[in-house]
Amino acid sequence: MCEANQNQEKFYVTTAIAYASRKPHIGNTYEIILTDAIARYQRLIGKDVFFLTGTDEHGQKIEDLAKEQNITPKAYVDGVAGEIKNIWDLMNCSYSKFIRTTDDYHEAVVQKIFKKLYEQGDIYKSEYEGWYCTPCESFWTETQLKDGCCPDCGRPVQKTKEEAYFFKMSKYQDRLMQYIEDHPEFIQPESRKKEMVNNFLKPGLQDLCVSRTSFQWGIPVDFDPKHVIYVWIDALTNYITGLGYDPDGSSENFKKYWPADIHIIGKDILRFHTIYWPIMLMALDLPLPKQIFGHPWMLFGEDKMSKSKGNVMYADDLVRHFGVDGVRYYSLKEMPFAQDGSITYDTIIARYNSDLANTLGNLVNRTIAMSNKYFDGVVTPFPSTESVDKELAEACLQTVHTVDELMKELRVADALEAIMALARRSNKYIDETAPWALAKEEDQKDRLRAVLYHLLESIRFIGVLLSPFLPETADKIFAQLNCEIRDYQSLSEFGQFPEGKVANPVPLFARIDETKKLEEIQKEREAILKAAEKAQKKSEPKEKEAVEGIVIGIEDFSKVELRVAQIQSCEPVKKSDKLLCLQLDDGQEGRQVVSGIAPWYQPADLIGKKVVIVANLKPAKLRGVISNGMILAADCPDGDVKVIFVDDSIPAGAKIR
RNA sequence: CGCGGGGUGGAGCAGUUCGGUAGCUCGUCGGGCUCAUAACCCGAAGGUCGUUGGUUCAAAUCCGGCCCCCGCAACCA
Repeated sequence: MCEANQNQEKFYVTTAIAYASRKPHIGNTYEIILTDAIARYQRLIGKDVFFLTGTDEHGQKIEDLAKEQNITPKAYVDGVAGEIKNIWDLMNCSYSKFIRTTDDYHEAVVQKIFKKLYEQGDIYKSEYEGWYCTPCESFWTETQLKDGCCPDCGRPVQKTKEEAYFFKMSKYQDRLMQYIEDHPEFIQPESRKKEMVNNFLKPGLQDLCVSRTSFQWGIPVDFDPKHVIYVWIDALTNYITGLGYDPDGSSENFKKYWPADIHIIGKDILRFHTIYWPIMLMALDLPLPKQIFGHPWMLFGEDKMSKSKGNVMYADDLVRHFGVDGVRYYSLKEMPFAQDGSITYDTIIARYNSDLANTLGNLVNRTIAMSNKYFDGVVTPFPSTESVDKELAEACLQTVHTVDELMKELRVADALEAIMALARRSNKYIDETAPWALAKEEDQKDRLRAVLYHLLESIRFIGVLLSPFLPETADKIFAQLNCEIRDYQSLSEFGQFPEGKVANPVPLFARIDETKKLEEIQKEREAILKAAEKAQKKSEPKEKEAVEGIVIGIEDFSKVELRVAQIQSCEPVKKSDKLLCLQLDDGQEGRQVVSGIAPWYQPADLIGKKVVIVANLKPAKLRGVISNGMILAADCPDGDVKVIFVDDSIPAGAKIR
């Protein structure tokens, strides 16, 4: 990056660090694309930018995943972190630094921070004293219990103690409240602020448990190595350790860039960044970040992307089909500011064709082609004379201003739209001036030269403005313009395109044949699914061992009383979206069972059917409704759940053994 | 009454803070042009702004009730 002159304003921007449990999908990748656009824009307008991203690599989940693969956690995260970095690089992300929470310097500083907070009394050792419900594997406080039993399942609980370290959140609560009130821009978008304040701050903060003894894969508390530092202090602090923070004396880099100008994160982790993180900074006596933007999610159609739904899209696959800038464009242009957006193959193709190929690509192509055709590519500067010229020049200058205003408010999609509007305005200019008609008349040569000059200059504006969003395309545009003037200053006045000669026209984006492309993608996905199935089959035996590793004797099985029962009636449980309440004929006095199958079955589909029930299960209260037993159902690999229906010839009440 | 967001022409969104001609992109239809990637430009059709009451000279916008969707929380015996 450029050597900062003394007056150059700094800009420190971060993404959340990606959890290194598995390869990120396009929804995860969206965050880094968005942040990169913002970082590049700030750099374009002259700021000294530091852009930090990286990976969060500790925790139980990773420990478990590594165990499954029989490798060390470190080996596991090395693999995934590499994959993540490759995708970030593929997407052309211009981060200044990629931090990993397993980096030595990070681990060392996190330990120091923990110790410092402990020594100054913000962290204290205590016991997580509570009531443990073994089947639910959860702790409950005295007040959470219902009638002295587990509020979840209604069964008795055991008093348990576990040693843990706690952070005194409540101590800083009022200061944080005040800060949020005094800084209306702190939490973006505005609507999320209410959520945080109402849900978490107003009810009062509980002290936060910041260590764990239940797993090993984490940064140890150096003065009490039985504990590892839990995610909060480990992960959030990357924003300062990445710059060189050290309680014993921070680096120049840190002093220069902290506080962050903006943390860009997913809306799901807003709470950690707007509450826990600021409080940790207060405890460390550091200034708070200026702004936190919780961006929305990119959904696949209507659904959340998830592996189990089989609708995951990966950035690298999309890049193969639509190019880096095709993917960047879609991500930046189609995501609303505060609401979740969606991505489908149809929409990405539509966007690509209409905006990139037709509007932008064709504009550049026809202009460069005409320049070559009529003047052998020679560019001659001409001032604006006619009113159409002035209008175009005005539109260019106005767009620079508009984009700037919008980017200040992080309205990235709208900023891109403004640039596309300039491309449309330029296409219109071609129609208004009809260069092909001018070319037919010898005495219009100068006018024609002026028209093409205006077009080339307008394309140059577009190229510069586009460079933070579509860096590769911007480079291609400048290569064709054969022009080096692409700094932001050159947009302060229309007509900076120097004398020269443009290159030959090369289409920027080839139009996509929608039907063909969709077929191609379909085939590819089928192949991937098949491969995944195969892989799963291979690994299945292992899994079975793990899940069903316990061998039981016949005496264990005989404890379970299975019976056939017929469903008499069925209705949804109020205020729940998964539970159905079934009245069963069990051949005895009848019974009521609550089952979590509402997502897969309509009550009407079930009435009259015969099912298998566990008849001697201890009764439980679910959502306030008593359930006497459970019905058996199969978990299918695609996430579907199928109830085991039995032959109608078996009478209700029949015992199964 | 757990917390919050949303319901605007076929699709996706803006407009709601500070009431006053309902805007943009895509799609559809008609026309124009031929420099260009069957691209580009112009025009048109299409919306009682979820519903229902109220305030007002005037409501997408303000107030009340209701319906639906989506997150979080709770819940898959």
